Amino acid sequence: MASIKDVAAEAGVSVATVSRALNGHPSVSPAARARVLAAVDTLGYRPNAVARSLRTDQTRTLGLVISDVMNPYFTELARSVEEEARALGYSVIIGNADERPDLQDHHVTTLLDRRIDGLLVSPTDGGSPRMLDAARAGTPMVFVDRWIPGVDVPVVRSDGRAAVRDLVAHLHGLGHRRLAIIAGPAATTTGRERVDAFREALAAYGLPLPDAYIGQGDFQAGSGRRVTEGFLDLPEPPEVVFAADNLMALGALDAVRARGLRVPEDIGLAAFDDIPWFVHTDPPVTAIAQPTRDLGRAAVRALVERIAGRAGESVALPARLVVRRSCGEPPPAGSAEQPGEHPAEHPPSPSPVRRSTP
Amino acid sequence: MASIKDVAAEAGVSVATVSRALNGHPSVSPAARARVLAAVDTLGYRPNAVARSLRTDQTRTLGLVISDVMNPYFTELARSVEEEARALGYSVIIGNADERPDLQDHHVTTLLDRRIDGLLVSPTDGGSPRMLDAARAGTPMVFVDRWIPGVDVPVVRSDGRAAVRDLVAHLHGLGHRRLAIIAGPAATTTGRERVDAFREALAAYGLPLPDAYIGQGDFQAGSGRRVTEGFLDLPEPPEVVFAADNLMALGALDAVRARGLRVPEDIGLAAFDDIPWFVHTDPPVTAIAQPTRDLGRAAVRALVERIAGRAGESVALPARLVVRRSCGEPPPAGSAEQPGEHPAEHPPSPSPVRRSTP
DNA sequence: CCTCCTCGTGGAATCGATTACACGGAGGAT
DNA sequence: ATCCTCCGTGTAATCGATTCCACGAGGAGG
Repeated sequence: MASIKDVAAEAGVSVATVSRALNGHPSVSPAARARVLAAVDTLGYRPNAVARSLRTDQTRTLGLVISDVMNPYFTELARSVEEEARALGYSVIIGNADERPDLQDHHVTTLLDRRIDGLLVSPTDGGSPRMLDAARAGTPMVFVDRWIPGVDVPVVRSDGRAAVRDLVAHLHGLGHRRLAIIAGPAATTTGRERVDAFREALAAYGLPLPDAYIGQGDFQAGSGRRVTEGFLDLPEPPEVVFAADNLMALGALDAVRARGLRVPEDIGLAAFDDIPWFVHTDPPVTAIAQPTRDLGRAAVRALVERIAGRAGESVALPARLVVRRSCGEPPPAGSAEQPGEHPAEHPPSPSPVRRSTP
Repeated sequence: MASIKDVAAEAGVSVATVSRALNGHPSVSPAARARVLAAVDTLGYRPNAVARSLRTDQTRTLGLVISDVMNPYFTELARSVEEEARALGYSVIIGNADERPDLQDHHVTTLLDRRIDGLLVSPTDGGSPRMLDAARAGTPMVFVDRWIPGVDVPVVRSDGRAAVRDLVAHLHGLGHRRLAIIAGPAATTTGRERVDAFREALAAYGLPLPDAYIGQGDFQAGSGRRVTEGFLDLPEPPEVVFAADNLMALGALDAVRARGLRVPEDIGLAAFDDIPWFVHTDPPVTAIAQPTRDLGRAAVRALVERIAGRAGESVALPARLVVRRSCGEPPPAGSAEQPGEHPAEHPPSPSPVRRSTP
């Protein structure tokens, strides 16, 4: 592979001139520039990014460590991150942690070894020493979706509180009173927050959230299945199960179906994270949709700010409820909502979206 | 960030000794090694992969350019590729081409600029000049899923011919005669091959594949929708639509539902590529499953062989039919299959898998 | 006791770029 | 005519590793 020396020789100039010509430096004569460009063309020369990175101490690469690639939410996030990064002249290296702290650590380490310019992380746990060290040492870093309390790093996430309130209002309006949740791992902020939001929303309606109705999941389909089986075995099973992510909802659907039961007739189902497939499941699943694209974009922008040495602000974008059929038939469109159904303290957020088929 | 010089100073040895100690070179005294290790520890030193790559001319990184990250088939492929690569001591940089040749070219270029050790590509088209040049120039390269005829590069893919025959047998057995296909882009091998296999299988039953029953898609949901609408507008619409990938099947489902029609009562649907969600759609979708994990593994192994300077063999693993309900109710398990249903020339391959819920 | 290996170590070249600094020549000002 | 400035260019240092080569010390063999 041709190097800058070969180009210099071919063009009959020094390597310095080649470098300057290629980087748009002003003081290069038009003649020299033309000869360099010609030489580049005949040799098919492409600058060696490795050498350049060594010298300039920047790789124009961002690292993204996500919790689980097989989760459509995260793949959409990854996609939008890559898109925005590309627009800003960066490449992205994705590391998939598969919800495993050891894998997360592995990726953070290799990414740091590669001297990426900045790191986007959706932490699976409290954070490995290596990650915390990097954050303290000043490596530009931004948390996406999930974060680690007490670490001074901007957080880009979506706020689901209002949407969860809307969901509970919706369920309550449908007459459901025994509501259960499949929680995410307590080590993650999203795992905890969604339970808290749910409990809070229930409290507003005077509904309890007994421990038996809090199932411990790990954001994977298998745990959704197991927890749901547990719920169904209860003497008094819940009327609706709210899964804290889409994969666990899928598992719940499995479990219900395996018992020969039907959604929503026998038990209702709702999920955090909306994904295209939820429109086509049997039945279509009521879900809380995050503004994934915007999240990815905002995260990259915040990170690039940090790389430039500026602050980089935390962002929390609101999620919104998308009502489908998995919790029971919603009242036909146009029919009046029963007044008094919502407690005065918590008026529903403006117009939860109502979608059927796209 | 501490460099090898800092470690050398701290340990009171030369950089050469540090390098040797860290790379397990035999001729380093135990005492020196211990001092180096201690210095590494106190400084939190990690070797700079960029500098190392420049010197050794290898990055221990593989590039993977896939056609579309949002397609679950490709994300599973990416995952298994990363897994196998990690086991072999490589990192993977994923580039998402989004079925766009220009994006594919962009990623191939940046990957090559980064001097990755090898490239895994699932080409969206006939191949950009840059990619073909790289292949000719001897960059270790392997095609996955799709390939480019006439280029001397190993291909790792799955062979769907037998499964497509099984599918047609299944449809024919259900009494369907008017079968249509939503094809992938003609620029891709998978786009062409699946149509050919389908046509061939139909021919074995004396069934035609009129041009009106071949819809041109692009492996994205939108095209599946459009093509299906076209089919439904036909004076004599097909009884079953076979989508050449899972996204187009999703689009077809949309289109059918938008007309207020039902699957399989009004029209049947089958898809190439099986994905977890097909179990949960309404109805569950009959699909042809590829051994995605094995494909990813085989591809990485072939590529690593090439990097080592060896041949690296092409692989074609068989896909298999998974029957669900989207083409009509399969005969109840245990009931005799109607003899004479299958033409003698093409006995069905051994036992297509029959699955309901996992 | 001298010579020759072997072993551990350090010095320095090297990979391919960027960039500070020096230098020569042209042109303008005095 | 002389001097200064500015422009285009080249030389060489540098980034952080790896690795060839040389060197000194110590041990073995004659």
